[in-house]
Amino acid sequence: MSEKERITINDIARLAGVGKSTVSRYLNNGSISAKTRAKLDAVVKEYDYEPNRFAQSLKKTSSGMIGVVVPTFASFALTEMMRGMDDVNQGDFFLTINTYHDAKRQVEAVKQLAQQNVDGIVVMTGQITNEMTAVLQQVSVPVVVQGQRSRHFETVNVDNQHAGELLVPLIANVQPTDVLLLGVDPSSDYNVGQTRFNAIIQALDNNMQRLYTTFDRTETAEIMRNYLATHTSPKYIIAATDTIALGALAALQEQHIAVPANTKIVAFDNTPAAEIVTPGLSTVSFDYFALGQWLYRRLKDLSQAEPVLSDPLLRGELVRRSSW
Amino acid sequence: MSEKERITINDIARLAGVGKSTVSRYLNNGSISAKTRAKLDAVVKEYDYEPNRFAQSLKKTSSGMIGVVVPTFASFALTEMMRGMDDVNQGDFFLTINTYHDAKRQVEAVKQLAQQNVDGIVVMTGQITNEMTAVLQQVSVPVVVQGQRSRHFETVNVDNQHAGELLVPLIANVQPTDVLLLGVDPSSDYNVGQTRFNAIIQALDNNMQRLYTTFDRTETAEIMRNYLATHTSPKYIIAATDTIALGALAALQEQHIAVPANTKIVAFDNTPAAEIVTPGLSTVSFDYFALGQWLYRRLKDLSQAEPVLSDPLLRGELVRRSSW
DNA sequence: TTGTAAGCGTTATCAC
DNA sequence: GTGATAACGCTTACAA
Repeated sequence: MSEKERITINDIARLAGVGKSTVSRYLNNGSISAKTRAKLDAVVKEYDYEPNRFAQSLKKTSSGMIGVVVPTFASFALTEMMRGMDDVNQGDFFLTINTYHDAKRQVEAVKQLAQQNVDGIVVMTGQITNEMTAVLQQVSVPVVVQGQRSRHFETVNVDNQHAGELLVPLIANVQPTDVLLLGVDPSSDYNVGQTRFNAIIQALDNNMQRLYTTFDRTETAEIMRNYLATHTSPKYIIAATDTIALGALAALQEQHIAVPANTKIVAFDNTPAAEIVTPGLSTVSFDYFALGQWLYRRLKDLSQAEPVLSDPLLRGELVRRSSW
Repeated sequence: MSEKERITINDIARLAGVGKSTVSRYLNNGSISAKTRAKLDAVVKEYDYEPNRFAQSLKKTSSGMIGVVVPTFASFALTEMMRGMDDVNQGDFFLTINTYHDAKRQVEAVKQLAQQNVDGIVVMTGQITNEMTAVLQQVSVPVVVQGQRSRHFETVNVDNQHAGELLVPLIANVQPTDVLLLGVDPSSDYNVGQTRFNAIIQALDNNMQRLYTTFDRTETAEIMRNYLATHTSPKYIIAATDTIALGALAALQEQHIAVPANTKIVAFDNTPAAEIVTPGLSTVSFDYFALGQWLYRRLKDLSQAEPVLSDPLLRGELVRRSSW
């Protein structure tokens, strides 16, 4: 490992024959004579100089680093949102913490990030505990939350209520008891576990069946297997996510229950897997890439002006394939 | 947004009635009297104090931040490796930069990170340009590269050569010209585009067909569609990744070419999609979670002792499903 | 074991 | 327009 020394603002100042505060002004768009600017242009370029953000953050109010708290990386929605954020990123570094769906770790992550000099924090999670709400309100940097609506802090979300409404026509003439709702416990993710189902539950007068699963496909398959051992196969399944639907589908196919002939399935998210699986999965598509763009832009807005609490919602659309 | 002030080491010192260097020693496991320790335990706990890593890194040699350069988030291998790194993480923050498979951005990312006070950099990429090699050797912090072997820097990889050998028995009595190799251009990822095929190419005396694709499923499907328009369907397809295989499969099924009856397919990676698709995809499975653990541990080792250039390889195993 | 003082790389203040 | 100088929050001699 060669010992190339890190180059500092002092080096640049010395090499250009100017004071270091002049270099700082140069870097921060202060007023500079054309001559000095030219000299600095050359030196900075030659030595590939980049200011150290850690040092900058000590004195500056901004550090160019944004904390991102995610519940998992292994999710289409998540990676698309990250891509969206990257797409509109104006040179910030992302300090990403994966909490693996653990509420305690989420709180810790936010606390830790807040103590560093990050310019803001993006929290992706459907799981907002009371402790989390309290912490989010104490934090002194801008925060935007995705995955859960709230009056207490800034949020950006897909319109889960509307997404559920998109499915209501499908169940217009259906016997409510023939429908099985498959989703996570609302207490672990209210938006996904409940909001997506609101309109459906109402349309069915709450007479459908309901089964709680996890976000994991394999675990969901096991839960569905157990269900099928003691129940007749449902005619209609509405799953809170594609991944959950895929787990259910696996269990059904093991029992040679034909989809959609015997059981129809529809879900939410439109992940790539929905296109790959046989039969193709009908599902509500959300533009998570755009949502990621919103997230980043909203966070940057918050740093500029005085925050006005907002809660934009991004609408999805139903993609019909063969499963329903 | 409430204006809770960030709490500093000075506050803690004042509140505990000690000097700030004493607090520093306390935090860094220096010698402290039992009495002082007790006092600080209380104060630190009460105020939830966490030292600011940005400030720490200025004077300290370490910052508790590790740079991670990734080519994409939307990859099973990637997310598993991240999970592995998290699993053995000893309290470091990950500064993650997504380069979207862009060689230029990769170089920039490494340069930028090196200029910050990160304790080390993990680079995940199959694409090592000459410029990248040069930059990696100049960097003054430990670097571990995954995705490409090299004599010039530290690497950790799956054993792609061996993985290819695992497939040789499958093609023992096969007409070489009946085989189609589907993978990315070796110049964009030598490991995946070439090394995985080495043993197979040799076994077939280089008489098989070969087609270059991208890492994208949809794009690969299009490429395969074009191929099928001008060629008879191959009897055997060996794809460099599951995603590529899935793209090919889509094109085959559009043409009603039965798999495995008419065309057998095998691939590498064992992503969840390989299990979901019909027919189930036979593929070489790698323990990317373990690889992630290796990556992190190796990086930490490098910070400790004098580096001895190493290049460990993790072996995969063939998972037979229905596609071959 | 403790505190004082210097300094890490940067920006903000303020004379020049 | 420029360059000393004092912070920022922390660690590390060094002296007590």
